Amino acid sequence: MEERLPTAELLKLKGLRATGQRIAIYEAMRSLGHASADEVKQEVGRAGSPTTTTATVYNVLQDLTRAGLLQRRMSVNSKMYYDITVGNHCHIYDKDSHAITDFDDAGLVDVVNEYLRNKKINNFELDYVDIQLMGRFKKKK
Amino acid sequence: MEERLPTAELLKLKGLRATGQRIAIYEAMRSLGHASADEVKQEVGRAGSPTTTTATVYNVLQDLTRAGLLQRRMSVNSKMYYDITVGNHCHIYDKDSHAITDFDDAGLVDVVNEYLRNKKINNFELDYVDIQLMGRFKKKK
DNA sequence: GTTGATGCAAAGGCTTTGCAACTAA
DNA sequence: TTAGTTGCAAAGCCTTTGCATCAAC
Repeated sequence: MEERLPTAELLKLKGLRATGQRIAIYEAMRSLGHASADEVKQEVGRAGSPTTTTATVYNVLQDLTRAGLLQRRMSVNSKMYYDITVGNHCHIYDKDSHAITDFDDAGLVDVVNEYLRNKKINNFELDYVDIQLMGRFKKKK
Repeated sequence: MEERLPTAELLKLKGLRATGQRIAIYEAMRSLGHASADEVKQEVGRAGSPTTTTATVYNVLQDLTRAGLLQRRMSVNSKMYYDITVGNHCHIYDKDSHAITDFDDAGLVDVVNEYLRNKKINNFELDYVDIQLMGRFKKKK
């Protein structure tokens, strides 16, 4: 198991001031895994954290992304989603509910990276591969 | 090589009325490969096709997508992109320019599908896998 | 005390909608 | 003819911006 740095420390380590809002938002993201700005705002509200306006949510999400603590992704429903960064993992997108679920399968990521290792793409510097499984969850009847 | 159905026929085959705008937009997409609504509108304009308003571009793009002639995707820059559907292919996203390029490598898609074939995801009906290579093109100096 | 962050409200960009006018079949 | 499309303008949603106030270091 790994020691978890207090959020405030983590932020300072990344060169960010440890404000109440940033801590609250980072912790909301930790518990949500991935979420839209709106979902983050709600979660922060539920947690009884310092008041946090919409603009701040967006600002902070952006700051955390720049610091490498979050990753930004777009959903097919025209909204931005943020992910807590926990190494490579894939996503499952449910076309019906638009929900995004993690698909933690290191194997898949490995297979893809292995495949790409030898493929040099004409002067393209590959950062990471984004893999999304599109489909729908079968309704249980 | 394959015979190409006239666009008007293709549309009717899909149950869509063959209007000038739809034909123009589909053909713009054929020449662009993938593009945002705005890019489509410009291309249609350049081609000297019937006047086509923004709303129509969006409507038609949506119709064509529902008919299976296009696929919709989101870009990290908060814009929707449409792809001509030409079977499975992947995309390369350039973080600097936000440009999306096709990455036609059947092998990669195969590798992924092969890997997933035996992985049953708890009552998830997989439609297709969206693979995007994120990174940047090296500036030539 | 400084420098940077937050709140608020307003602006902005992209997409959708409503309805009347039009047109493919 | 008539059901389906388009044009136009307005509304909508999500995100960003500007500036005064406030807080972290």
